[in-house]
Amino acid sequence: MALTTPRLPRQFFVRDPVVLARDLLGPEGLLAGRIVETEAYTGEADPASHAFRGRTTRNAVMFGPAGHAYVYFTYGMHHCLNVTAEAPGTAGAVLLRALEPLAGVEVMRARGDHGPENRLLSGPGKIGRAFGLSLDDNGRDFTRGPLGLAAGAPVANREVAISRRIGISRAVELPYRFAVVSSRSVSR
DNA sequence: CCACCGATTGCT
DNA sequence: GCAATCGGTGGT
Repeated sequence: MALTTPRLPRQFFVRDPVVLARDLLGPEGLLAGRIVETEAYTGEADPASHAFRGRTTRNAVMFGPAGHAYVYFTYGMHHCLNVTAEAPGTAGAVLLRALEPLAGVEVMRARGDHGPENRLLSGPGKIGRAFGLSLDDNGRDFTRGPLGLAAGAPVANREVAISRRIGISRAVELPYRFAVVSSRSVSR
């Protein structure tokens, strides 16, 4: 699979379908998944965003150029992945919430999830575990491996459900969650 | 320095 | 419904 330049900026990957891939450059090989659920987070106008109170050590990548990985560590155990989506100086990112596995299923299972295949990547924390993400991945350029984005198969607008974001306590009314309705890999 | 807490998950 | 688990953040 060829890893290509992400289309920028400020896209929501469920609508402009994209595949996330990680090339481990070793015996483990390629891990990949089709993006089926995302959420948008912006900056000072979005109280639910990590960037709401301005630039800090943790969220600095959100203020950088588009097409980079913003990885954050939460609940003492989960690494979640965003794709930055704004020009430098403006905070904005797309949280990847669920993927359908496309490659590397056995490696993902070996990292501890023994559920059904279509549930291996059905949540932001599960993506982090299955892909082996860590804070070392924070700031990575998706156009310069090992993390990459590639064009996926088209999805009709009627197949995309728009709803409220999950797991937040502020700005809950904003319709910034995007999910492929027919996918069995969307989070719960 | 310290107390609080979270863009989650899985088990009861 | 709730515990696990810990680094970032903000207030003292």
